[in-house]
Amino acid sequence: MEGNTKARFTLLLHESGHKATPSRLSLLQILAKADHPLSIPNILKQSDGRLNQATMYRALEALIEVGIVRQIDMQHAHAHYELVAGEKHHHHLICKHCSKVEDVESCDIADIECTVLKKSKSFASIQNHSLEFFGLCKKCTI
Amino acid sequence: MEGNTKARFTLLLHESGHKATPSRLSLLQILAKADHPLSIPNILKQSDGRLNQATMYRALEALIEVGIVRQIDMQHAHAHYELVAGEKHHHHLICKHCSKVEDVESCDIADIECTVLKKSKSFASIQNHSLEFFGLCKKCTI
DNA sequence: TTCTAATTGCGAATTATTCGCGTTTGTGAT
DNA sequence: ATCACAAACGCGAATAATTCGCAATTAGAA
Repeated sequence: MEGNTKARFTLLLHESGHKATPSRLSLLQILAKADHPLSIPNILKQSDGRLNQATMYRALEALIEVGIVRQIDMQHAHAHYELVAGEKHHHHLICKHCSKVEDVESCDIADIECTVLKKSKSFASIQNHSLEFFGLCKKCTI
Repeated sequence: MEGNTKARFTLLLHESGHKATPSRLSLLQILAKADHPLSIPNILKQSDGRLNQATMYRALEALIEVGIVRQIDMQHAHAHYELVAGEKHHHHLICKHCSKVEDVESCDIADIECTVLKKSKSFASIQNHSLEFFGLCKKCTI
């Protein structure tokens, strides 16, 4: 958290070699405000048409590339995105019925990642991983 | 493997309360033959037009529902699917550059899953999880 | 063999994602 | 300040992925 200010995001963008454009700053602020991963249509809706579709796809691609944002698979027909910068590394519990999302901060995959790489015969490096748990939240359980 | 015969798939389908139709059997055989998760366009292509698009989406939905197939997110613009039945539980190492896939059989998430559920305040059950590692294979590393 | 609910195939509608291209703009260098 | 230029944008349209309605078919139980 610690101040998701425009200035902080501007710095992040510059550090990663990207321009701090209004579109990107708005995108980052929308992601920062959300408490769960957002889809692109959802992001566009939240911007009241101020953000352009093509620009969003391109902005997200760039931000993912440098690790400011990451893509989350909720097993829907489209991807979701969330802010990485400034957030504690975490995974998700996702309700199959209502799509409720709860963050999971406990498990530490870092050393597993290391083991996995050592055992692999054809991979040279691992940059990141995805781990989500799918189940039913209490409200959706009969 | 132990014989991915039509008979075995028929039994699987019946046990889960579904009809063993030609479309579903073909789909399962295509998935069984593949050594990595397939996308729907890819599945359709492999069938030489014998499989219908809408039918595939519906078949996969049904098979996922009962756990015969699962959806894998390779962080592309579309989902991938792989056979669960008869395969050892595993995860994937996916090359960001060439999409090469290597199976990861080591890590055991089962107990982590249990811990995660206990710590959760709003979830009642976990049915499954996804875990993939993204990196670069040796060929794509300079 | 007959019946029926489940499944299919088609065609079209939606929705998601990508692309080309001319214009604008953030930013480092002047 | 302001200049120059690559980076980024916006538009509109193409492509790709997914879903839908409905009439026809069919697997499997009776």
